This record gives sequence, C-alpha cells and structure tokens, in this order.
Amino acid sequence: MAKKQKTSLVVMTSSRSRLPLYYSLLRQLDQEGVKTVSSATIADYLNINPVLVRKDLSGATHVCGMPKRGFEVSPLLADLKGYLGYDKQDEAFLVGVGNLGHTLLSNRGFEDLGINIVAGFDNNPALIGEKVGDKPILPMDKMDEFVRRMGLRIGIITVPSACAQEVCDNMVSCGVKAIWNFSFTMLNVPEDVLVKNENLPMSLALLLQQMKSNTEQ
Amino acid sequence: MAKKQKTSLVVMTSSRSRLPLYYSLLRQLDQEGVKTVSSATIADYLNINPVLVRKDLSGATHVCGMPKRGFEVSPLLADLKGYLGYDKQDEAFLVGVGNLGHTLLSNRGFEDLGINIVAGFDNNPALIGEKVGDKPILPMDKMDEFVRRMGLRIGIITVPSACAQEVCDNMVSCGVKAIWNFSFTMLNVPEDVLVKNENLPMSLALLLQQMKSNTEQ
DNA sequence: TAGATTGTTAATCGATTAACAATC
DNA sequence: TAGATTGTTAATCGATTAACAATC
Repeated sequence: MAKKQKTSLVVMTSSRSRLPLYYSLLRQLDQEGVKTVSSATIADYLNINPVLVRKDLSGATHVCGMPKRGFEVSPLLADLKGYLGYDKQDEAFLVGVGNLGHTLLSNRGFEDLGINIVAGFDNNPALIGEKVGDKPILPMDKMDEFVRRMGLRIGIITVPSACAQEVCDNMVSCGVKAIWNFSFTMLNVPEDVLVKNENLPMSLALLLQQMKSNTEQ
Repeated sequence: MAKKQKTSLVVMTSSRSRLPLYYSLLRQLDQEGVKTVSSATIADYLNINPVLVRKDLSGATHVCGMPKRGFEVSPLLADLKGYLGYDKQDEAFLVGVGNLGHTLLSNRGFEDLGINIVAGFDNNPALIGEKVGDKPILPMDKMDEFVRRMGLRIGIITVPSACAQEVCDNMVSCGVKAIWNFSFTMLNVPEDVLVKNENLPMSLALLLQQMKSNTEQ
C-alpha cells in the first residue's frame, strides 16, 4: 500500500461504524508485514482525527499505544476481532436466489467475519437441489421448518420488491430477529426485529450527492 | 402496506442519509394511492422522531405540511426527487464483471435514481463484446480512452481485492472523482477523490452486532 | 535530551428532542 | 369548538475536537 496519498471516505458517525474500518485496515497492514502503526497513520488512511482513533481503540480494546511507536498491529487486530464478534460463528439464511442471491451465496468474505449463510431458498425448480457457493438451495415451503429447527435469527431478503413484505412476514413468524433487506420495499416488522435496508442504487446516489457538493465548493 | 407494526431501522445520522429513506417510503405510499401522510406516520415507519421528519423535510423541500392533514405525497416526492438529484442523469462505469459486476449491471434500480452505468470493463475474453443488462463489456485496455472521452467521473470497483488499488489508480488518472469500492481493500486516493467502501459482509456483521446488543438488554 | 506519540479532561460543535404557539 | 398536526425556538444530548501533561 503506497503511503503518499490520503483516503477520502464518506462520512460516518459513532465508533460502531468506524471500528470495522480499523479492523479492515489493520488486517491489510498486518498482511503487509507492518508491526506497529500510529493513530495518526490510521487517521490519515480514513481521513479522520487521530484523537478519535485513539478514543475508539481505547474504548474497544485493551491494547495500549506506546509513545513514540504507536500500536502493535497484531494484538490490536485480535482484540478488535473479539470485540466485533468476528470470532463467534453466526448463521444466516437467504431467500431469493436470483442474481444478487447467487452473488451473496458465493461471497467468501462472510467466513472471515464469522458469518455462515447456511442455505438459500427459492421457488425456481431449476435451482432447487443445486448448490451455489457450496450452499444448498431449498424450496420456499421448506423454509419455515428449516429455520425453526436450526433456530436461525438472521434472514437475508434478495427477492423482488413485490414479494419482500410477504417473505419478511414469514421470516418474522419463524423467529428471525434481524433482516438484511436488499429489496426496495420498506418493510413492516414488530419492534423487536431489526431491519437493515441495503439499497445499492441509493447508496451510490448518496455518493454522487456528496461528490457534487464537493465539487461545487 | 400494513399499518399496525413499527419498523426498527438501523441507526443513521444527519438528514442526508434519511432523505433517501423518506423518498423510498413516499414513493411506495404514492404507488399505493396514498394522498397525504403525517410526519408521525413517516416517523413510525422509520422508527424516528416526527419532529426530525418535519425538520428534514422543511430543510429539503418547499412543501408545507397542513395542520390536521399532514403532507401531500406527490409534491413532496417531486421536490425530494429534485433535491436529491434523482432527476438529473449521471453516468458511471464498472470494472470487474464477475458475479457482483453482473448483478450491478443488471440492476434496474439505478435508472430510477438517474444513474446510468454505461459500460463494464473486464479482461475475460469470454465476456468482451458481450452485453450484460444491456451494457457493453469492454476490454480493460480500452478503459482509459473510453472514460476520458466520455468524461466519466464515477467508477465502480468490483474486481478481486488484490487488484483493486491498481484499478483505483487507473480510475484516478482518468479523472474519476468518486469511487464505489466493493473490494475489501482500503484504497489510497488523492484528497479530492471520494471513496465509498461497500463491504457487504461487514455491513451484515454490523447488523448482527446491533441485534446482539438488542437482545442482551 | 528532544521529539513523537499517547491517554484524558474540558471545550466545542452539531444533531436531536422538548416545549409550545399557530392553524386548519 | 376541540383536537390533530404543523413549524420554530430553546434545551438537551452526544459526539468530536482542542489542550495538555505523561512517557518512551
């Protein structure tokens, strides 16, 4: 990783959303053989204030930075991994094995964070019984029993927007407590169920808006 | 859309990130034939404070809410569309036509927000000359000339993490000012270039963390 | 030693919420 | 009219930054 340039990142608030970024960066540095890193260096990469980095890290880890040398990368990484829960195994399932469903089932990045997408559900007879990214594709009408039996708490919705609410209701009735929603539908759920909308086009639109307000100045 | 339940959404800060959600919701309501909506109803769907909704809306639109009746959906939608820039056409391009690249090129959701991904670039000879989601796939070595000629400012990185920085450097040298990065590499860019990291596994991990802290209480 | 870098306390800043008068 | 709902001003809250003493 070259050191000359600065990274401009889209704004983010609260340590909760920054800690995963520290983790990413530290893992990258670790792989490059970097042993210690200062808060200023981390801050530079992420385009934030070094004091904020130190505060975030001291709140989440037991690693103390050393004056003159900064933080040791590998213990920091280990602590952060524990704090973020990446060392614990979590199981999720996905409904809607279309384009995006395939992509997520094949994504190897979940493993590293302790997340296992155990199965995909779909109604397409051509898919049922197949495997995508080593994960079995099961028929929709098996979902209820499967999810209850395995006690799954995390559901991923990658169906077309029109049937997202129905799938969501099903998930909720099976005891799902967190839904990662890729459809464009705003879902209705009971208060104890968490929904995270991952509207990709909107996410890019947000970036464009920031870019425009940047160049206007 | 049923009205009985509340939606729990992952926290978000500043009107910038909430306005697109209002837009989504209002469009949905509009399609259902809803004519007026109160700030309390919007707030309920999004699990936020109604005062915040009114403040956000009054800052972004010229539509005044009517006491007793709330806001008219369709003028609000129109104003919001303008404010968010969804009525202006923007052009982006994508590098790395793998699984995720295919998914994004085929996604119809960008159009509605005024975003057109004009082409995908890849080195795979089997893909070059093909079309994905109606978008042409071109060889990597054509990127430079193509991007400069069209004056493209927005690049999407969907290549493996190992070559992400190289692709990024290329983009920057072609004048790209905003990068939507799906690789797991923290990119180095000059200060005037905006990077938005879309690390999908990490995004789910963040949701899990919140779910766990919810159930702990 | 001098300088780089840390961790912490206090000050600042911005965003959210509470309170309330105005209005249909 | 009474009640629902608005928009705005002031108060609160939390997050970020500034200042600075401690230390290798």
